[in-house]
Amino acid sequence: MESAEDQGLDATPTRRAALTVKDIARAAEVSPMTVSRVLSGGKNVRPALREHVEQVIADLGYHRNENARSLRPGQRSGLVGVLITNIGNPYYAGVVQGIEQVVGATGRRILVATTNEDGDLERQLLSDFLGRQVEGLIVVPVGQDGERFAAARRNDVPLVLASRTVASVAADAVLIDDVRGAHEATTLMLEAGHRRIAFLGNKVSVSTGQRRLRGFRGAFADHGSVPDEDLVVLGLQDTATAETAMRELLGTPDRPTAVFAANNRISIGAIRAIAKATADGSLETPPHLSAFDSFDFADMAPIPLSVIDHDPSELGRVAARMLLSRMDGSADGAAPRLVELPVHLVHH
Amino acid sequence: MESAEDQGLDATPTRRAALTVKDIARAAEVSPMTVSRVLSGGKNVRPALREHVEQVIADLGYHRNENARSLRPGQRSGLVGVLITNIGNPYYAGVVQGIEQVVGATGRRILVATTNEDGDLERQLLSDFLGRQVEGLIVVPVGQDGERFAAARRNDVPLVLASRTVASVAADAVLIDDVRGAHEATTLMLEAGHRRIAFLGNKVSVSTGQRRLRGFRGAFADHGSVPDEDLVVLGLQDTATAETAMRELLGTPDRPTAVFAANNRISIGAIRAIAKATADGSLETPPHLSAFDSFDFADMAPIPLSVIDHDPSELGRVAARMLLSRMDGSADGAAPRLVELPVHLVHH
DNA sequence: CTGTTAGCGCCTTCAG
DNA sequence: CTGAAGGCGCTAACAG
Repeated sequence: MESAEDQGLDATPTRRAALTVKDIARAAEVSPMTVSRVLSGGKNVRPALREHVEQVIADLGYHRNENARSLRPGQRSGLVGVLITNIGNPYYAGVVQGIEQVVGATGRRILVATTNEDGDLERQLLSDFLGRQVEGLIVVPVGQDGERFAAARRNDVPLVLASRTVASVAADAVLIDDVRGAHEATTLMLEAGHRRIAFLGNKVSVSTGQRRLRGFRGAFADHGSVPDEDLVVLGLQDTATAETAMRELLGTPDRPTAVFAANNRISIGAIRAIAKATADGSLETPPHLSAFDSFDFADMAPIPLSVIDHDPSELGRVAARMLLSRMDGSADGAAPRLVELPVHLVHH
Repeated sequence: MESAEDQGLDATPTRRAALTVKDIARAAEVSPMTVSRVLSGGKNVRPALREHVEQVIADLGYHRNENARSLRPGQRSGLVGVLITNIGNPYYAGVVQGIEQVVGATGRRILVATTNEDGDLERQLLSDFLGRQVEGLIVVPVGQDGERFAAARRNDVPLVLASRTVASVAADAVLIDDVRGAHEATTLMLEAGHRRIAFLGNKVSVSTGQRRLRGFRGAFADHGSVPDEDLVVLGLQDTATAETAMRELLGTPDRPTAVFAANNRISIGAIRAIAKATADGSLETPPHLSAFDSFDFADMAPIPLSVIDHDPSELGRVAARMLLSRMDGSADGAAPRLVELPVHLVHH
């Protein structure tokens, strides 16, 4: 093979070492300490000198190493870890947006990772975040295994659960008022005369799924009846599985006259199935759909639709504010807080 | 006020100092170096000792401080900076998802921030990221001011532009094949006999907007005609402004028979306007719409629709791979690369 | 196989 | 107002 001598003296890819305070000090002919002072606001530095140093910093393009800085005792890392099940989901993207907005305004930055609904990965990423000295964590938890959060608790890193809870973890949490939303929407369908109401739900290990199902059943109970269990479908993962489930329900002789879809992915799948069945003539009157979570175009859906709407970025903002209050000590000693954000029923 | 003595000895919020290798070393009755070796895989450590140390680490819930670790020369921070104009936009959420997938697989994590289309904020965040020692940057740039990236270049931090370019910046870039996509969609409309075709575009300072407009005009030129400039509307920001613009176009006596919408937000606004006009009877035959970018439910839109579809997460993955190739030196010395990802025309 | 020394970039403490 | 010393957590390089 060719010699490596043209590429430099060592085998590792040539990468200029980052500038340090020393480099600036040398170039500005001052001590590193003076540079440090300038970086921290220039207090106690002769104005002329300060400007000179600032000029050198700008000329050389120096940036203070925040990692080294945060090494000193008492210094914060300025990092918040955000663990989401799937950023590709527009709903969680909104949550992240809200978190970033509030956290970013404090000058802190967010580390974002996706668990992909994988519990082992969640544990691993939490550990990674702790190693990176995050000051706090906002997590959309994968399942119900509270053990995964033990490390964070032991390290005194504040934790806020977002959108879902974990029964065994006593931490601040921000949820949507799932139970009420599902209850209200279901009640409206019952009052409209529907009795055969299907429930299309996701995995029961997800707390939102449980809570929405509870609201659904609660509405029936309060109405003095019970749902037809044959119409309760759980474990749906995405639009495709939801569409299949809906199609199968529509194919039964005693098809539902109304449907409750437990989240936006499920709603979209259900609407596809209903619209297709209507289009190919196999279905005359489409069932009424009540859909948890909104989505682009909910207002133009081709079937009668009630949406249980709520604002994901607001959820993110609230979660971030709760976290910050733990980080700055202003909520010290307070018991775990649970916020349930309101939902809005919208009829299209 | 009550005395603070119950809360600890100092005024700052009580926060246990993080565990260090020394703590583990003391507890395991070994030297810090042995702990370090165990943390790095346990090479050259007596198996029994290694297990003992690992046990102590697990018992105490210790996590190696990655920031301190990366302080040593030659060590990487394991951080990649991602700057997005708006994570709330499902399209960019998909891009972030793709980036995270590829970057995360290398054990690195992403710092994510939103520029909100603000150039000053972009500069500030880039500087912040450099201070946090990111190994690389993936940026959806705000405008055309290449100066903002000078600091990154000077610090030898690899940069990949995603989704948009900046003319004055010679960096790797991943774009959608905007020109071709717009050209093809427009050509189809022309071939279908449409002549009065409106163009609903975003800000021209955004390179995608320029490129899509170029494809639109190019298709007319190749067809031997020119678009009606009265039907070219630029500067649309969101669904609301797009809906207004579309409504106004529909209100003109010589309304367009077809519409090109330059992105998904604009498409949704346009569809709303068209659907409303159809519903209230003020419009008999809706114009054909060609929409750049897809969105939930494009397949169920209430009007004739062609979508110029492409995969945001693929764009993210490609951008991340390009960045990694610069970071690990495998693309050392290569000229800036431009990848244009294919689009797919889909008719609904 | 294990331990000691030294220094990464920065800033608090203390001298001047 | 400015500078020198020391140490944050970690790990190469070098003893032993």
